[in-house]
Amino acid sequence: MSFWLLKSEPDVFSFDDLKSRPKKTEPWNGVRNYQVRNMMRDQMTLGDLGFFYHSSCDVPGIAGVVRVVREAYPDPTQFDPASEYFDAGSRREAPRWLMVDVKWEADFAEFVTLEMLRSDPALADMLILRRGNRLSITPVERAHWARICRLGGLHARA
DNA sequence: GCCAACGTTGGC
DNA sequence: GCCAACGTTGGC
Repeated sequence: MSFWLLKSEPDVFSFDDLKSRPKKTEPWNGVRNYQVRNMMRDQMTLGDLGFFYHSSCDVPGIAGVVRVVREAYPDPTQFDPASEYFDAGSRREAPRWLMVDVKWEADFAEFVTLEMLRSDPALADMLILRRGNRLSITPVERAHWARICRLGGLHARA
């Protein structure tokens, strides 16, 4: 059981978009970074929880919590020439890119802004706050998880 | 295998 | 729109 932070640009796909999906579930496609792929493949397991983070927007921050409901499997967009995520170098018999399915788990009572994260000394060493961090998925320590849940007005969950 | 050039991310 | 950071590419 691990904790994660997943970034998404809300203009492209927001936390509310996830909630409005059938079964409130969506494949996390489009990952095209080997480190992130490896984390999904090797470390993400069914039932893991993640923060849904809005990036590249007016107020970056965490909107709520999602759960991993399907472990890593091939991302079909890599084989679709019409997709912006198409990868001509990936072969069907050896897919290069993977995705997991995530499901809405809980709303925060209060949106936890990046500013709130930065101003909390207990969160100072979070990966997401490190300069130059560009990974779209990062692991979150249990203590950080609990702290952020409290900031969001959500009771800490195991 | 080195490394410069280039592309992307994402906060500001 | 700027720019720091860092991954990827490709020439050698």
